[in-house]
Amino acid sequence: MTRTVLIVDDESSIRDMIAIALEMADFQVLEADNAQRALALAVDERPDMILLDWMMPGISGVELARRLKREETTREIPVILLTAKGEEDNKVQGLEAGADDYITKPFSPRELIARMRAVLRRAAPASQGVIEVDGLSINTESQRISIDNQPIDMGPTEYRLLAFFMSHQERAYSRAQLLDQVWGASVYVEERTVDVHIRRLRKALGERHDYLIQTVRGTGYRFSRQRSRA
Amino acid sequence: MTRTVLIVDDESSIRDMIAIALEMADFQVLEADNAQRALALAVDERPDMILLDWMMPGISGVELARRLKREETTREIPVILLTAKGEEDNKVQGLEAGADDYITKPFSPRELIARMRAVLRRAAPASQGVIEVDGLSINTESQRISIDNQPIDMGPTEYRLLAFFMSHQERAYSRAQLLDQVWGASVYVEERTVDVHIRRLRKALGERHDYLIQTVRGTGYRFSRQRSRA
DNA sequence: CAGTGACGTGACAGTCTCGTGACATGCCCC
DNA sequence: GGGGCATGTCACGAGACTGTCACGTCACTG
Repeated sequence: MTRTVLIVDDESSIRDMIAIALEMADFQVLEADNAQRALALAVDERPDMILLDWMMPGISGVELARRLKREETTREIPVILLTAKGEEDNKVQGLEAGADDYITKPFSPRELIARMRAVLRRAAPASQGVIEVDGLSINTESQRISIDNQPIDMGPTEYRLLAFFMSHQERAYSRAQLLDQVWGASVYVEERTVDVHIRRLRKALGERHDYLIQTVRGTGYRFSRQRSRA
Repeated sequence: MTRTVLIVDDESSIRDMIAIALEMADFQVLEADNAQRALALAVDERPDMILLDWMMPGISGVELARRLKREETTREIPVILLTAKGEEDNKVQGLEAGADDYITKPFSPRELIARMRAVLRRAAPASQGVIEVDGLSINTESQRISIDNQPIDMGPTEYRLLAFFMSHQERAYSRAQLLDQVWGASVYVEERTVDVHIRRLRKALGERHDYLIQTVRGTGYRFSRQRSRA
């Protein structure tokens, strides 16, 4: 699954450099040049991880980290702090603020990505293992979907689509976003293709559960246990 | 059976790298960045194996190895020393200190895992006993497979493949993972070779049991007693 | 209430994956 | 040296998936 990363740094050159590296590693990238915008994006887009510059005019990285950890909706998102080289104090402060790791500039893309993966893995238990909604459960280890413990079959794409939805419930996604997240950022297919796979997924879920995949007219789709309308 | 490994190194980047590799190989990973913590974790968590950096500030790896071998509770835990490139003395000292093997940096993940397996195999008297699923049973002591107490034949590779699957049920593995786990990390063969052995294994199991070896399209294979789809 | 745009759906051809039989090689034991 | 066994590759074919299209249906607008 493609992960979304929010990069927060006031220098655009650094943001761009990181963004390029991450995109090559098949991450989806969001950028913010200040804490305000970062906070908004974090709440709005729910990235899988945030890279945060330590030193920024206005609200500093640490302060932002602290706020992120206070917000209900962003608390679970892992944060990596980017700091100028080696003041030990930084580490302490940063980790106290709730950052999950920190890395000192200059760093190589490889190192950054290695750290990110490590952090994501640690954070994974949230999305790993089993998610269950109304008898429908997905087990990411066995890569299997079951309804009332009865395994059901679907194609790989439908599986990934459902996996994405179940770990991002209650939020509407556009076709373009779904293509990025489920198909991968570097694939080009028609947006309507999403519709077809949605259709296949609904069919696989059966009448009792297809209500979970909801159409958001004019926008895209959403996974939600709340039936809309009576 | 998942094994727990304690990684002791003062550089977090190296720990992370190793941790990633080991987790992909389905090890459970513990980390310590100094000897003190390592000792505590070793006593506390009783890992199945310890990877120890030779050079560390404070108490060195060798010294730690020595202490581990003195402690009653940690004596049996195999230790592999990680050393910088090739001073012969290290080897001697290390082995004298009680290390079970040593490996020089830089090393590939595959190499490391191969060594670890070798050490674990030596250390662990083929225990484990018997696993049984739907009349199919494997006895790791006698290295025998039987169906309803009728011994059945298969090649050594099929045996190892089945043994691996039966101790890691309900989880999907890629061909690459299976090659690492069953063939060994330092062997290079085509991924499709796995398919052929899966085929042979299924054949050996016969129609009544070949459903246990399931294809996960686009990914690899899985051992599960749950049949898909009704 | 007709018009317009968005979405649902069935069909289809191309592509990719996996199952399978055949085969060459290497090894061990007679 | 000659079987016999185990293994790794290959090539081929069946079947599973996928992306598009075309057309029908439905929701909203004015």
